Parts: sequence; C-alpha cells; structure tokens
Amino acid sequence: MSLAVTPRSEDYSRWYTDVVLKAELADYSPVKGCMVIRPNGYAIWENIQRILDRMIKDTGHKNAYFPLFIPESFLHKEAEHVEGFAPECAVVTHAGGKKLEEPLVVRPTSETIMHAMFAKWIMSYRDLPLLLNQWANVVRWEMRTRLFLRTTEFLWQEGHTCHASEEEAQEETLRMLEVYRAFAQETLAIPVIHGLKTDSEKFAGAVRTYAIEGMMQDRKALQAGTSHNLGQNFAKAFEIQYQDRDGKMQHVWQTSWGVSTRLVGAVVMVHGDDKGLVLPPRIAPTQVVVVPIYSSEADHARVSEFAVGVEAALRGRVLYEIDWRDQYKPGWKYADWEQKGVPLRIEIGPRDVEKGHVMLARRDGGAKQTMPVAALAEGVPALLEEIQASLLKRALDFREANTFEVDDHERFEEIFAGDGGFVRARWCGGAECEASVKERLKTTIRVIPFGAPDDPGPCAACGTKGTGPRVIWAKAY
RNA sequence: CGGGGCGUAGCGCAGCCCGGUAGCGCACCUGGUUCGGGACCAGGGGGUCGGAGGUUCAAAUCCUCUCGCCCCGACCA
Repeated sequence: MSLAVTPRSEDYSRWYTDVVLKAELADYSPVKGCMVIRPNGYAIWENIQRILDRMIKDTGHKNAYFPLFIPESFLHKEAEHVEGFAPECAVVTHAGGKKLEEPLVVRPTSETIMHAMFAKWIMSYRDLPLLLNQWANVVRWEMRTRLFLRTTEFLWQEGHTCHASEEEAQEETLRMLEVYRAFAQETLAIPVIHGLKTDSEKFAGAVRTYAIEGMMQDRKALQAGTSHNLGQNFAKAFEIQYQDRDGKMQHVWQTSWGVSTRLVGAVVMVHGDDKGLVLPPRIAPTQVVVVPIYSSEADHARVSEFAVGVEAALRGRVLYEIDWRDQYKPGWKYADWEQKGVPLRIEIGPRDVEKGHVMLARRDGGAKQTMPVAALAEGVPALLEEIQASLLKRALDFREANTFEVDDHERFEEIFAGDGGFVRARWCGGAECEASVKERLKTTIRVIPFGAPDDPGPCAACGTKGTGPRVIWAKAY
C-alpha cells in the first residue's frame, strides 16, 4: 500500500477512491458494480441509521420490513414508474431449479410492493395516516458505479406514507425533507440547499419531488436525500381507498422519501483532505484516539499509568481508542489515524506525564494544544463540538464562495465551461431549455430553492422571459 | 454499449519488444537497535505469471480465443 492519497488538485475522482479505500470504508467486491462496506464504513452508516432512525420515529413513523422480491406485474401498474425503473431492474426468472411462472423483480424501491399491502390494510379514514419506514437494501443496475455514490446494490431508508388529504401529504413531504436538511447539517456537518426538483428530475411516478443538495469540494452537487409527493398516482394504480366520514370511497394521498449510503460518500467528499478522511465527531465511530509515546521500559510504565487517568476522564463521555500497537512509531500512528478521519488525537508522552497534561491535535486542521488531565472530561467533548461546528462552517464558506448569482448568458456558459459551482439564475421554466443546457454543459437544475422570491426576467440559459424564482444550476454526481 | 488502460506474491509494479533459473518496493515472520510526524540493520516465508488452446527442445514473454477489473462517455439515490 502506498502511503499517501492522490492530492485533490491532481485528480479529484482518484482522491475520492483513494480515501475510501485507504480509510478502509469499503472495497470492490467480486461482483461488478457492488461494494463491500468494511467495518470502518459500516460503523459510520450505523451511526447515521441510529440518529436518523430516532428522528424518523420522533416524527411518528414506525419501522417495518417488506420483501426483496416484487412480482414483475406490480411494477407495471403505474405507467411512469415502470418507465423509470424497468431498465435498471434485476429480474429473477428461475428459482428452485425451475422457471418461475411470473418473474420477480429485485426491488429498486418498494413503492409497489408496499402499496399492494396498503390497499389491503386501509379501509377507513380511521386507518390514516399510515406512516411507515423501512431500512433495506435495493438494487439498481446502473451503467457506471462509484463506491458509495452509486453502486448496484445500496443500503437506504425508505419512508412510505398514506394520508387522507392532499394538504396532509404535502405537509408530510416537506416535514421529512426538513428532517433530512437538519440531519445533513447538524449531524453530517453538510450544508444543503433544499427545494423542489424540476419535472425532468422528479421521481418516476411522483407529482413533485423535493431534494437536499450539497456542494462537494470539486464544486459539483450531490443529491443527498429526496422526498416525494406521490399524489394519488399510486393510490389509483393500486386501488388504495378508504371510506371517509361521509361514507364515500376516496383514494389516499401518498408520500415517499429516502436517504442512502451515498451519504457516506458525501461526508468523504465534503470534509476530506489530502491526508485522507475527516469525520464530523457526531458520526465518527472513534472520536478520539490516544497515542502513547515511550521508548524505555520505564517511560512505558509511566505513560501507561498516566493513561489510566486519561481514560477515566474520557470513558462514557466520548468514543475513544488507545493505540498501544507496539510495532508502529508514533508518527506512523498519527498518519494512520488521520487517514481514517478520527476527529481528535491525544498524545501522551514522558514530557506530558511530567507536566500532568496531554497534547491535543485536531484533525480539521486546527493547531495542537495542551490540556491538563483534570480538564479533559469537560474539555474534550467541548472541543469535539467545536470541531463539528467548524467543519460545517468551513463547508458553508466553501459553498458560498462558489455560488454565483448570474444574469448574463456569457457568464453562465463561462462558469460551467470552467471551474463550475452553484449558479443562481433565472430560468424560463422550459424543459427543452433545461435539456439543451444538460446536453451542452452537462449541467442541470438541482433545485428550485425554498424561500427564494419570484424574480422575473430573461432566462440565463436561453434568454426567454421567465416568471418563477431563481434556480440552482450545477454539475452533479 | 462505444473509447482507453490493465491482469505477474497480500498491495503497488518491473520483466514481455529480442523465448532459456520469476524479480523489486511496501506489507508479513524472526532477532536486535529504535520510538514527540509514516525508523533502521540482519535474516526469512510467500507465485497454477487471469483462464483455455496453439507454436517451440523450451512460453510470463510469440499467436488465437476467452474471462475479469479500472478509467472516460450515454442512464441515475
């Protein structure tokens, strides 16, 4: 294994792969397009799951589990849905040594199988709202894959809800988008822009799709979560009806929303540096690593005894690990833990023992500092929070520095022919205009952001007069 | 599916053009010296050269066929 990762400036995409492999987050599997999530990567996902699962439950949802296999005919019930997903479905045609009467699709998403069950369960308005979530794997046969960002099989969470009214479904759609926004920002330290997707980018079968979009360090956008208002499209296809207070049959109004292991890729791309991974403390499986320094047996004993007190200060307050590996020197360990993204390092050597303090080194680029052992119990958790906040601020500053308000067509083209970034510009609202920009500049409208006032004027892409708010254009993953 | 690479020790590579004992660095094992930013010395283990055919006295090397992976493009959480 070579020592360092490829610098971002040399080859961003190679850098990303290097970081993922060297931090041992994941590895390529024997199956094309699939990956093995290694313990370091899976622990991050488990933290994401734990925190987000709490948020999902706190908003009234319950977890359930639906099967991996979906009868092929289910997928065909909603016209737009099948058109969107059929090309990327894996289909089981044989099982038990025989050809199946009806092929089974490996779920690319679970709308259809869930909706078939919802139709059975929902009778009355008293059964609503139905608020379910599941943690599962899904399979989409993508052409091009990248570790975490796009793999054939991935892990995610998919929420599916049914409501008695359109307004309620819309509220739910926005509520969960807000959960994602808050989670990305507060837990992953990733600032995101939330808003509405254009028709050409919306989920196959949805009425409206909303998304959160983050900016990666190469200035490209990454869609980090989506929330869909499904209207009654699926309810009609699957006959999900309930009897209302007046005794009349009504179709339910539905939503679905999800985030995936892609979030791990987002964390890598937003916070990583040329030394490797940088983890926000709130999702770091190991928040603090303690590196003891000694040469003589006597020093070893002194440092070891001193470490007992350090551990006592950390235990139960932060997730820490002491690196007693004897075959490596301290410098090697520093580099190793930096590559793996541990937010804070504590060094304890003979000089520290002498003075009754430890040396602290922040992974996010802050300077080293000393701290008395007596102050660790309070000081370390506080420092981790400071690192968490500073990562968010840095990411936000980067995004702001690379977001441009553009009116002029020349400038619009120039940005996307060059370094890229987020461009806030007027848009005519035309799908053809959007398609033409995508064709020419590989740039798309990421979202029509919330809270942006209407700002009528000529479209930055085609010059046609537009009416809505400014939209966010960017190249995307 | 198109265009590029590449398959030789766990990892990264050289050797192939010009056939003749399979090598280097890292990692690993043993012993010693080291230890505050990726230590050093000495010794050692580890290979169906992606696979199948063929040419040849002899193939990692030449020929044919195959399989796989990575990168770049068209689809996407």
